[in-house]
Amino acid sequence: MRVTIKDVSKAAGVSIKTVSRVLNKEKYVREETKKRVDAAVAALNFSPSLAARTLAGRRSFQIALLYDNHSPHYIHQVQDGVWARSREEGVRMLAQPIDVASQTLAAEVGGLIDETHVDGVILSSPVTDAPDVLAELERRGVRFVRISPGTNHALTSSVFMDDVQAADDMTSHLINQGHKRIGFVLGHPNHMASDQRHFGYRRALDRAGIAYEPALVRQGAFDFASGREAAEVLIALPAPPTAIFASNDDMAAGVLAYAHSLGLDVPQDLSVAGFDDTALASLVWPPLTTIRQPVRELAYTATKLLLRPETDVIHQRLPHELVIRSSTGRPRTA
Amino acid sequence: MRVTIKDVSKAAGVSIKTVSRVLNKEKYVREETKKRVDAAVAALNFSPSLAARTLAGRRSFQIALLYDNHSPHYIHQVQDGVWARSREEGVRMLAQPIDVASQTLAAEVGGLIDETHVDGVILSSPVTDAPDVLAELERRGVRFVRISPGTNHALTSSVFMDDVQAADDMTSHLINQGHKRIGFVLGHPNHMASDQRHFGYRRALDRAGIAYEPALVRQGAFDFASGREAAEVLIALPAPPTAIFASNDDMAAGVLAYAHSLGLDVPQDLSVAGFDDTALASLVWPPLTTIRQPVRELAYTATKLLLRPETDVIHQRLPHELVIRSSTGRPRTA
DNA sequence: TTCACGTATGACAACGATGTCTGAATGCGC
DNA sequence: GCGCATTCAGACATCGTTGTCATACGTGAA
Repeated sequence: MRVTIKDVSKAAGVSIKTVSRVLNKEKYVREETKKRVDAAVAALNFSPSLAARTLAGRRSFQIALLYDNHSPHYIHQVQDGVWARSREEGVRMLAQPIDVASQTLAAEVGGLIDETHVDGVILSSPVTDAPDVLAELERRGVRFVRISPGTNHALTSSVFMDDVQAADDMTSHLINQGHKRIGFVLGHPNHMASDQRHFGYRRALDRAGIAYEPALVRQGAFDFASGREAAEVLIALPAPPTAIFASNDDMAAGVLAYAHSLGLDVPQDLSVAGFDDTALASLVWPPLTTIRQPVRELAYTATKLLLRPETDVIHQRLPHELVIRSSTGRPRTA
Repeated sequence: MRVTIKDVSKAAGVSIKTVSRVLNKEKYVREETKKRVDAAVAALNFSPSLAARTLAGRRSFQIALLYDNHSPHYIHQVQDGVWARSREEGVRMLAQPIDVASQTLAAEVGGLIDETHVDGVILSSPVTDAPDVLAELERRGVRFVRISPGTNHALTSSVFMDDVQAADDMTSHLINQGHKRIGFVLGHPNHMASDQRHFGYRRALDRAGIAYEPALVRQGAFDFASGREAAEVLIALPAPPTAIFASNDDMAAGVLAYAHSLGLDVPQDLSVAGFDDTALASLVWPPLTTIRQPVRELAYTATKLLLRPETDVIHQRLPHELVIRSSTGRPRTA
């Protein structure tokens, strides 16, 4: 039936323990013995049973990726990054969607860990900030790394980008183009990044000596519809903005759609900026000026941190990128 | 340390085998005994080790989902559907991206199966049509179900939608609006659905008595850029089409972008139709008339078929939906 | 020559469940 | 009141690896 370590040991003429040593790259195996074992493994097409390794050993060769529904595009990049590093490390990734609003959150995560014996966990936003999950993982002493956490938590490693600086960069870009009245669409209130982007917007205005005007700032919810609604209100102002900076691309697409429906020319009549550089950003017309989050790299790096042998806590910042496309330009009046 | 079945058996005052019986819903356990066991499980917060169950039993409580990079949105829906059904069945999903062009495809899939002992596999397009994968799965006697396969394969179950009929529906919709010159952008040549959609387009024209004109049909590759390029050529024709039907939404977005860049009004100067109803379809301006593929339902149904006890082969068709939005309308000339 | 030590290998128990088999209790018909 | 089928529970082996411990060999120092 199944090819087992025993078959390999027989074929190579050594004990199963020696095969195990080769498999796990342990010391104290003669080079020549190792070669014989490797040859037998290849000849028999042997893949060790994860279940048996997990049961007998201290490692499960599996990590879990916990996420709640962001955009498919975001999740996809996160999965891609985690998966790429996992593969390099010879570890399997268990992608696990969970609902951060669930009552039984801790129990679910605990169950997952008990069932699978995972070696570690990657938390992607907003699971990064679910206190129940963090507490459960700590209680069990499971290693984990957080991607773009909203809350501070010095005890575990994390990777992130600088949302404040990125929003500052974008706002400064608009100011440099000659915009003085810049509308801003806030992100979803539950999301920490929303505050940070808002703060970056204010900081850039301050530095440029432009007064912060609450009327130019509208609440949004990270979705298309809320962007469109915010645009309606902003454009209807007695002194409307010449540019609107939305906290993510979906909302920027909403702004764009509303502008088009009024027959406004983008960017001449209105500049529009987004955030995230999702696929959408290059698929709308005109393509969006936006901030590229290094999502895949964040995920890759997080996984690298999780699986390295050292256990010190690292907080690593990865660089973002201001992507200038044609949805922003000099205002007509300037 | 870890709570095991032994702890549960002690707490409930029965043998471990009896606990196992309750866990696996076997017959021959008195109701009262079952209750005691359930109570102990709950009290101790016990989750059985998947590794141990896999090793000892005939099932692994895991299935694999194999996919190659389609759009993130598509993958997301597939994962979502498979995951939902898996959860209901108490089974874990292993999402596994693979490269259908890889030389070592069969070995990779074989390794996955050996390592994880999966109970079954879900194949999503285009992995559905990788001969190496199909052969390897069959050689090992692993059950699998295919989602939207391109090739016929009567030996295993599959779920799919009717691409021919859907393209026919869309084309007929345009014809009914008064369009007589309808451009068509083909999908990627490697993809079976491309042919089927093309065929549906022709069938609808035939039925309406409109001659098929090769000049109105351009090759595409399912991406934004190819849609845009196709639009350039089609619109430059001496007698340009009044509507363009692209084989997927990404390409339709490309058509839309090019039309905008010429200052054309959509749908007055040009109607644009897509296929798939991805998130994109409602995020561009104007929102796209398109075909909604029941992707999530296909995935859910495939998983249901995979995990049911019967082993007969079923080929199940799920209904699509023509989603009419504002990117299509009566032609100006009509 | 002996001893200690680093290297290389193997025997055996253990991980935490399920499968198989055996045996006891229960209910039923006669 | 007895035998027999039915219903339940437990003992024990087993799955395929790794962890622990024992052992054998070769080498250099005392």
